[in-house]
Amino acid sequence: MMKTRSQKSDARRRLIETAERLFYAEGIHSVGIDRIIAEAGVAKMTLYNHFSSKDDLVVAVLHYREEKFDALFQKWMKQSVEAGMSQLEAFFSALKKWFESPGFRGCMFINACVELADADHEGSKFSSSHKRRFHELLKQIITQTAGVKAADQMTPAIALLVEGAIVTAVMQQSSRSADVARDATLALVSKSPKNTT
Amino acid sequence: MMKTRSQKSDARRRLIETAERLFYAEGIHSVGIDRIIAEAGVAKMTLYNHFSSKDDLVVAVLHYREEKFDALFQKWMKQSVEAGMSQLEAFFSALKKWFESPGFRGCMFINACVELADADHEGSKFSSSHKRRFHELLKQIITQTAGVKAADQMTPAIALLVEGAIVTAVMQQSSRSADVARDATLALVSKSPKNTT
DNA sequence: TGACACAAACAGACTGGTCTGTATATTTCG
DNA sequence: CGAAATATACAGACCAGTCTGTTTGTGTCA
Repeated sequence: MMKTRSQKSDARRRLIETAERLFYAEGIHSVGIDRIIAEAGVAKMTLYNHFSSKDDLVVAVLHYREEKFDALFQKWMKQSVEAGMSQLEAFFSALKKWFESPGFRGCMFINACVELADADHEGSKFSSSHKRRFHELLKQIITQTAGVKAADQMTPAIALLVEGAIVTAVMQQSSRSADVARDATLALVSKSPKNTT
Repeated sequence: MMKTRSQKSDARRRLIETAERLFYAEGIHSVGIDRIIAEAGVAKMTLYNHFSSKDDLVVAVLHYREEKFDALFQKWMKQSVEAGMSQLEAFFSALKKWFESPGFRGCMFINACVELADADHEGSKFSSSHKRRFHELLKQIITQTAGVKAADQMTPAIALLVEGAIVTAVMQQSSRSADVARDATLALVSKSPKNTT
């Protein structure tokens, strides 16, 4: 069964998971390498065998975060769809669940861009591309509710509502912004010239 | 007429202005005390005579930033109003001017909340209250275009559009989000049951 | 006007700690 | 053996904050 030392590096996985947890909760700059290796139970040289620098670890963490977040969000949406919601309603239901999840501290990719401060940093570039992918998912969901044409037209505005809801949830420590965004989105969609499938 | 050593501390003003510039451009954690005093041309003890700690300076910088930003935003809006725009159009015109201003790196108060990570930090609490004040200003502007009732009803959603536009301008390095937010706002307002004064 | 005292800012050394990253030598296990 | 992880020490830079002592400008009072 080969599992002794690890299949595909257990230490690397623990480093990324630990760093993701700490970076998200406390910020990238506030969390030092020593803290990460201590909580991951890994030697410092092991970290530097897997990652060339802290920046490199940051980028790996962001990749991992995207996978993890996408899976979680899809799971939440699926639950709401199975409870009878439309795709679009389910999206905002998942958003609200996210805002209310313990330790919620906003979008890690927005936070990374803010903290890294440098738009040329690999972490910033990946975060920027993540947002494009996230908005693409949103567009597909809107398409299912309002049709291709309306989705093309309305997705950018709805994306702003979603991003605004995330930031506002952090600033006001409240999940109400998810409801506000949902209601505004439904108002925009219902007003669309073509809201049939 | 008495200006020799300064009226009301020149050093303090220079410290706050320098710190504001550096914190906004590079982030709070990335900028050290030594850097600030060097660029402000001030002795370290002078800083600690005026501020009890770096955190204390951060809070003072945020207060200063609010005053400065409000004045600048009002100036931009006034220019657009004088060019014939409605208050609401002028708001989004000012937003776009802000996004396109050199060195734009998003909202300092959002950035502070993200960087400080601690919701109980004085800087986070002030940033949160700043957002409430900013949205109150927005509500007054909407009132002038759409009436009190519609403003009460729509301001939260429009505030999300605005916050989303700020974040998106940073992430995508583009000011287009200001136009998207303006168009969506006008769509929402025109759909309002009562859009007379 | 000239002497003096005071407050503010100055310069810079220093403490104790943290940071990222490296080097070395040892252990564990397939 | 050889690969991977370990523990530990270290380098060199930076961090916030303290302390000492000096300079400088200014208002007061004789």
